[in-house]
Parts: sequence; structure tokens; C-alpha cells
Amino acid sequence: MKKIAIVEDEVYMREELCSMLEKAGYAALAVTAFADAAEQLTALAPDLVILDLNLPEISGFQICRDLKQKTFLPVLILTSRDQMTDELQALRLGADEYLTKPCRKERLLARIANILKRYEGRSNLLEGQGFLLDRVTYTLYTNNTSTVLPRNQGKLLEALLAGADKPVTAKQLCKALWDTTEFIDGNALQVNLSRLKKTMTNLGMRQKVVAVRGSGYRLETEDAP
Amino acid sequence: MKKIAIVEDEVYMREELCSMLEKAGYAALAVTAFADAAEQLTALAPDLVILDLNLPEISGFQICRDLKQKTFLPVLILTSRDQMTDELQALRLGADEYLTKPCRKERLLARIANILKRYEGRSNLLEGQGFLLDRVTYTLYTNNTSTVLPRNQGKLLEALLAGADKPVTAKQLCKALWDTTEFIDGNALQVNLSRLKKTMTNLGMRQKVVAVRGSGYRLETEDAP
DNA sequence: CAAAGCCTTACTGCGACTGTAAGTGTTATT
DNA sequence: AATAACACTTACAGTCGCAGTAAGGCTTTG
Repeated sequence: MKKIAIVEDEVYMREELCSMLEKAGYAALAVTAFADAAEQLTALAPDLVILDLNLPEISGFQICRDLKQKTFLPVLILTSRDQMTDELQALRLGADEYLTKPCRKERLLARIANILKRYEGRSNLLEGQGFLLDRVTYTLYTNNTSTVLPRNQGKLLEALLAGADKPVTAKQLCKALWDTTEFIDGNALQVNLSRLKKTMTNLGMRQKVVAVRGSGYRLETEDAP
Repeated sequence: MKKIAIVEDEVYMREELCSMLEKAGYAALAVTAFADAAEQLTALAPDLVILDLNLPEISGFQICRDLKQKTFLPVLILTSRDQMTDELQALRLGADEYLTKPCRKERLLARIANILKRYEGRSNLLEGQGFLLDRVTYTLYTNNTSTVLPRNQGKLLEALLAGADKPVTAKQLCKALWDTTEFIDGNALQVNLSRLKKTMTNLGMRQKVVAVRGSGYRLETEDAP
């Protein structure tokens, strides 16, 4: 059964949502610690987040941004703020849907089903600048095509991606490749990095692996098109 | 540059949409042969379809259904029909977004950007009952995980998927595997099918490959959960 | 300019996938 | 009930692509 998390401060609304979702066959979970909602949601790992914008302590926008930065949970904004600017802002932050209250039950359920379907099986896709990487198979989606990376290249790219744009040390990369913290075969790492670079340029990706002398490697985004 | 196709009968609206999209940096294409719009759209292969529901000759629903059955183009419904039932129907047919006229320019553009981002790199995903198959890499997404199928198994699954639930002949399957219409190595085909079956059951997929004695093979959906 | 750090290419071993072969199970017809 | 046609599965061997090794070239820094 799919889990849906609800972030909503108004008690009545929250209860109504919960019972409605449960009737529709979902497991509903209410999150009420708004200040660190993003963390809680990450830990809960629901299949969908329904988020209000007007919350005490913290803005819903903030939660949405935090959440989208570290996870790929689908987020549905359900709010009474019907300003166009709010909607645009939400979508820009990566929200998957924006609905205004009051909202008919059927519409909400239909949109929920839609989002869930859309995310089906995508739970392990990592997102980079202009590409997606499947963390399990190392299938890489970029420039409107897809490739399966060799395992080592996939692991490297995953590790680099996890480091955002901070440089990742050779040690960490070795750990990612062979799970050994101790001995580092610098050359083998070099070779694997070299291969990754080559496939990335062959695919015409916007991001490149660059060495940061003395401290490791990082992904660098080339000037936008 | 992204191509956006517009299916809209009212001239003024159409022109306005076109110029708006072009100003926003898209290539806009108007489709006016409504009767076989689905075919034309398939041939055009735009990155997104904006579809009106009230059309002469044919219903927009029909176009949406046809389109979604043979392609995976994203469809945005833009219509003056504001009945809830229409919206639900459209979403059920696989529409990706439903907006009602009149619609602010910003909202429309935001939703378009949203959909395009969402579909990025997904252009070659085939959809089966409860799973997705990447047509290029044969990465299979099912039960919330992913696997890369061996090439032959991928080809077979793709061919079976193309046959919907009609049986696919051994000849066609051989063609898909080895591109030879002539000679058929029945046994090799058997072996590959056998392997595909095994991996499908190992993955716990809802669909199975079943033999239709004398006429080929087809995908069969097991009883829903 | 020299040394440290970084990069790349070529080569070999290993593992995964494919086709072959052979044998078992199942359905339909006489 | 028997048989033939069709369908299925397992084991084995050849092939191909990936990983690690080795060796040599390039670039940055002091």
C-alpha cells in the first residue's frame, strides 16, 4: 500500500485529508513537526508528500526546496494561496503539482494517482545537471538517450554526484569502487576516471569530471547552452 | 529547440498560442487535420502536445487516447470545458496536465516547462502493465527496482509489448532478435524465451509470457493484486 | 627545470551472454 | 491409448566486453 505524508497545520483539514486518503486505499501519515519536516519526511520515505504552504515556524516553500534537494520524493502542493506567483515559485522549486483549496475530492485523488503512476519505478533515479542516473543499474539518461554505464563508471559518477559540487577525495572514490578505506590503487582509480570522462564527453554531457589538484575530483557544469 | 504541437480549432487562439510559445523559445507547430491528428502527431514527434477537447470531426479525448496508446508523448489538455468529469476522464486517459481556458500565460509556460523537464530523457520508455522498459538499454523498471535485461531478452520483451495482447508469431520474434525473416532457429528462440520468462518471474512481474499453441506468444496479465 | 601529480593507451584474465545440443514435458489427433 | 507435433528446460562451449596491470606522456607547481 502506498504511503502518503501530509504536512498541514490546520487540524480539521488534516483529519479530513487523512480519512479521505485512507478510504481511497492509501496509508496516510501526518507530519506535525514543521521545523524539521524535511528531515522527518526523508526518514519516513513516503511515496508522496502533500504539502501546505502556510505553516507556522517555516514556509512550505522552504520544505519543498529542502526535500527536493536531498530526495526525489514527489510533492503535491495543496494550499489556499491562489496567487500566481506562489504557483510559479512552487513549480520552480520542483513541486510536481499545485492545487488550490478548496479542492474537490475527485480532483485531488486523480492528481495523486497521476503523480504516483508517473513516479512508478523511478525511486532510484539520481538527478544531475541535465542527466539522470539509475543508482541500481547505472543506466544514464542524457541528451534524450540512454546508456548503461559499466559498473565502475556508474559507481564513480554516483559518488561524484553525491558530493554535489564539492570535490570528492580519491579515498572516498576508492571506497565507492572497492569498499576499501585502506589501500588505494591510485592508478586503477585514474583509469576508471579516465574511462568515465571519455564516455561522458562521448555522450556530449554538460557536466565534466575535473581534478582539483591535491584534493580530489568534482563535477563541473559547462556554460549553459 | 523543443518542438510543441498545437491541436486547436479556433484560429485566433491558435495564433496566439503559437506566437506566445515562439516568444518563449519553443518551436510551435499547428496541426489542423483533426481527423487523423494522432497519426500526424506521431510523425511529427514533437516534445509536447497541447490539445483542445472541443474539436470538429473528432473528440480530443479520442486523440489523447490514440496518442497515448502508440506513443509516450506528453499531452497537455487546454480546454474551456471546466467540468470535473472531463478533467478526470482526461487524466485517466493518460493526459499529463489539464488546464482550463482562460489561462494565464505564466501558468501555461510554467506547466509546460514542468512537463518537459519531467519527460527529459524518458523519450524511449515503453510502458507495460506495471513496468517500464527502456527501449535502448533494455533497463526494466518494475516493483520499485530496476534491472538491465540481456539484449535478447530485452528485444523479445519489446516485441511482445509491441504486440499488445495479440499473440506475436515466432517469425516476428526471430525477426526482432536476428533480423532474419527467412531461417528460424526455433530452439534458440525457445531458449531465449525461457530465459526471459525466468527473469520475469524472478522479478515478480505481474505479466507473464504465455505460448499460444500454433500461433506464437503473448503477454498475459495476472489477476490484479 | 625537476618532481609530483595527473592522464591515457595497450594488454590479459575473467565473467556474462549467446547459440548449440540434447533430453523432458504437454497437447491434440487418430 | 498411442503417437507426433509442439513447447520447455538444462548444460556446455565460444565470444565479447569490462576490470586491473603496466608503462609512458602530459601538466602544474615550487
